[in-house]
Amino acid sequence: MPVAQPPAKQAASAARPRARSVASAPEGRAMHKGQQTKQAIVDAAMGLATQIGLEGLSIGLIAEVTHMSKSGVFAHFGSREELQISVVREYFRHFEHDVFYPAMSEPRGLPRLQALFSNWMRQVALEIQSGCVFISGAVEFDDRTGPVRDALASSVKTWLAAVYRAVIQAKECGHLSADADEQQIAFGIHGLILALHYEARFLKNPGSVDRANKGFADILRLYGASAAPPVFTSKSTSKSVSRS
Amino acid sequence: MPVAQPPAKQAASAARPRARSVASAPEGRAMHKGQQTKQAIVDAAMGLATQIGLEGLSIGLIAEVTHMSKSGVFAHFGSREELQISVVREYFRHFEHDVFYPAMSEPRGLPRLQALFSNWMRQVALEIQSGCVFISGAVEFDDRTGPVRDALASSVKTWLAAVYRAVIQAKECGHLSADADEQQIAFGIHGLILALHYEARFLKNPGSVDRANKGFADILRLYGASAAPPVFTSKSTSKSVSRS
DNA sequence: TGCAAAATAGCACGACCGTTCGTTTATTCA
DNA sequence: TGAATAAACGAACGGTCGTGCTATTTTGCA
Repeated sequence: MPVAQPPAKQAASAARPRARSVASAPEGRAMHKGQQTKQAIVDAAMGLATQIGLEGLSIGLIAEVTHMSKSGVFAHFGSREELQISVVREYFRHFEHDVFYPAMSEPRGLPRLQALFSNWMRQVALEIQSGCVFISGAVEFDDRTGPVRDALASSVKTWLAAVYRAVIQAKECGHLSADADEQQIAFGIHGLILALHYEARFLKNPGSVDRANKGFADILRLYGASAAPPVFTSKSTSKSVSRS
Repeated sequence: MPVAQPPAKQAASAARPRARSVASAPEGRAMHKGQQTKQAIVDAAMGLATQIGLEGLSIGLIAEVTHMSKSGVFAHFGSREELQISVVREYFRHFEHDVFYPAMSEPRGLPRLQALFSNWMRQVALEIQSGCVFISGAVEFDDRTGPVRDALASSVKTWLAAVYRAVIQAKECGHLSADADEQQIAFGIHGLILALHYEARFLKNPGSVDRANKGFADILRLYGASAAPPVFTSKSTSKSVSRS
């Protein structure tokens, strides 16, 4: 009977003592109850997945968190795999929103690349407490086949391709030296993020964030056009410049 | 009734049709039957763990692989956790044997550091098909507590400390520039390995090995003493020089 | 307001999990 | 060789898992 409540999603709904009959939520227009609940389930599942991994997700656990029955949760997806895929897609949407799009408002070239890295790092740094689905998922599904792995790999590849594109553009803009290997640079950046995640989250080494930043600066030092001094901003502050 | 047979360990034992009474194994002197079997179980479990992770290990699966009963396997460890810990320790021993010790016969400084990286990379490259327990384990246990996590973190830290020490020695030998940050270099190397594992094993990107190599060369280019040209050997070939 | 449709609950299933226990077989050593 | 011990088995337990089913409740619309 209850409207399943997402852990922290729609601001005021957390303490609501189980609204009867009319949900009286004016923002849910044209979104039927089922879709609301499904979204709430996916949100809750994503929160769990960042902590315990996609494989750690169980219908019973999600049902507990959302205050629903197992079968009620299950009915929205039809299978556990479909639920996992939904979580992957949702995670990707969040990732796009928090990491990719903000950087796109920076001008092509080094500023945009720096913003991508900076946002990515900020995301992973936040996830030191919670975990990153793209990283844990890669380990969980690296020698498996099936639709979940496909969804995960597709998301990751889309994101890495965006980074790669930003490197190419930076080179085209003359912000990186003409003989720089774009794939090499993207590989190096990826490694810095992974090392940050590993050393900060698993080993709890302090200073990992600084080292990741320093590593990025080193890459620019190696491959940057000598004319452009690598000014690094640890937060993407100004969105002044027009996107292209 | 059977002697549990490891998957590929003692060369000729694979096809043996269940030796009766006397095992007639002349090399097992002073190693009682139970210890032999336990070792065989750990070997099999380690092989499984590299593929499906420490959390993927189940007593039933191991029993199947070793042609034993669940309770027979269980009795050797007393708990699943103890079995996982045994696997971690065994993996560490193998890692030491294949990666660490061979590099120790190289002279201090850059040669040894290069050998460490080269052996490490070779190990991970081999594990592209099978997986690395230090990497998958880090993801599986990164927000958990308990003895398995402790054993894993301890092993990893021991290994990373060895790399760190090699960097320091390279600096002391004058093979790295005096103002090089040792922790930064170790962090960068770790990132290269992680990116290799991620991109080669999960994404199946070709060329990852070359990029990891190039990344290491870049680190030496940045932090190496300018006098020493970074000669990189993709295999640790010569063990000519005396260890120190 | 009433009624069809959608959403959720409840229950049961088969499978696998780690673990326990009593029994049986194999090994070791006097 | 025979007795003491170690090793392995087989069955079972309580638990959780994903997944079907059938009721029941809630929702949305005429």
